[in-house]
Amino acid sequence: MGTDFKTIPIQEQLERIRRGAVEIIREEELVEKLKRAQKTGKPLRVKAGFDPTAPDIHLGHTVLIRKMKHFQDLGHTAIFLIGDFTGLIGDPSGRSATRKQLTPEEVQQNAETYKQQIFKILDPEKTVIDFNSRWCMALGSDGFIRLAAKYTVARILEREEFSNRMKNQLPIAMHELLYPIVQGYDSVALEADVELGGTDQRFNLLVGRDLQKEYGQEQQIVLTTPLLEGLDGVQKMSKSLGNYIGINEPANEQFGKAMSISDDLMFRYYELLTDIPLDEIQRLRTAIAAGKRHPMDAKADLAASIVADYHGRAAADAAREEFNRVVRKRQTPEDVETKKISIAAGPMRLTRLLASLNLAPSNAEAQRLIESGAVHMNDQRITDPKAEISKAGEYFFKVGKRRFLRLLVTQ
RNA sequence: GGACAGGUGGCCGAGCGGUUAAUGGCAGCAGACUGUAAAUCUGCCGCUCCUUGCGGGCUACGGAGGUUCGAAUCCUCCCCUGUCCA
Repeated sequence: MGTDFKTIPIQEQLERIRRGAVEIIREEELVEKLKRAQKTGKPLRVKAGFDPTAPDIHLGHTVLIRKMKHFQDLGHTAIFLIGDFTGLIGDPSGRSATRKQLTPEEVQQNAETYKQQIFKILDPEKTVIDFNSRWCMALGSDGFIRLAAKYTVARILEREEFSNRMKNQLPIAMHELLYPIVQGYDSVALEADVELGGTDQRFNLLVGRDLQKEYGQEQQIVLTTPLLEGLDGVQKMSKSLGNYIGINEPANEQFGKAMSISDDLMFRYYELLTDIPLDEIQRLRTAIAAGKRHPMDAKADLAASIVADYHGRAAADAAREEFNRVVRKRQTPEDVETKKISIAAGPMRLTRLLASLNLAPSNAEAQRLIESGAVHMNDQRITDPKAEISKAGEYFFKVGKRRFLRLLVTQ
């Protein structure tokens, strides 16, 4: 006897599904689908599409993947769709122009990377992975035109991204107009019951509903999830903005980055990146406001929870200790990389050395770092930009707050 | 095909013959402080060389030429984007 959709009351399923969702279109239909599933024992087909070019999953993506997981935990079928065909177009958001086409090998490789990452959240046994090239390639150019005939230009141009670009006199390439239709067709091909996507995908997801109707299918439920704000707390988390925490990053890195978010953002992360009940989060918020709970501790709990999701509890605890040691107490980290270098050719400028050791991106930057007092050698602050290493021995470098290196210098 | 408006550093956006490596904002880095890599304040923020000097060289304002002692700024051609017309 499972604890799945066949036995869990509809109301409870709905509550779990609702958490963190921005919008459910339409909820009444979802209830109907859930009821039917319960009656027939047939799980709902829940689909979400992913870009094949960016297999580096970060916490922003996990908001959606966690939602898939919620469905999966209820016993429904999670379909992880890799948009290798739509990837040829590239979602027309932002300024991204044409994308480079991926070879089938690259797509396959990216898919493997995806699997390795999403299965940290999803159950591999219960997850269906599919590629939309499977049905899109089969469509053929004639089929493609027939598909395009099912939608009108006016409706496509309703999409905010397009109307904005029109207004701002920015280019819109023809193939970009096709993107929503192709993506929408995925829902037809998969006979999806539910499609998940970020709020930025709302339009595309709705096109899926429309097309399903065109093809005489029952329409899918559209559930949008919020776009998680990045570490800066303002812009959405994205790799290109560099304000992200990747799920493949080392535990210490994830912990530190999580600690760098603002106090306000912490609650948002609590809501979207943990399964802690909402009322409990509310209590936490109250306690902090009242000064009964220290914000830093609450943030550290959050950071630990995130790290534990991807590295396990023990690693999370270790990361917390490491953070306390390095950042709070300004002590040396547990493991410091060691490099060797020879000065047989004569004394070496510190600036040049820092740059060549990747402690600074360039000689000029190394000099700036020294001048701003960011460089410590053997616990001594170096302020002379002309400083040189002329003696063999072991040196310990600290650049800024978190770059450390042990250097063995030989003659 | 024609007319017009644009293309500036990671991004946005000034400058429209010379003190302009290029105002300002964002992002980034560092320092101080702290409760953390929060917040706040301050500084830095193309590369490179050395004799570290308000030093030298190189690269940079869509591309290629040209005018000029000197151009991101003027001219010519080309490429790209948009608007209107056909």
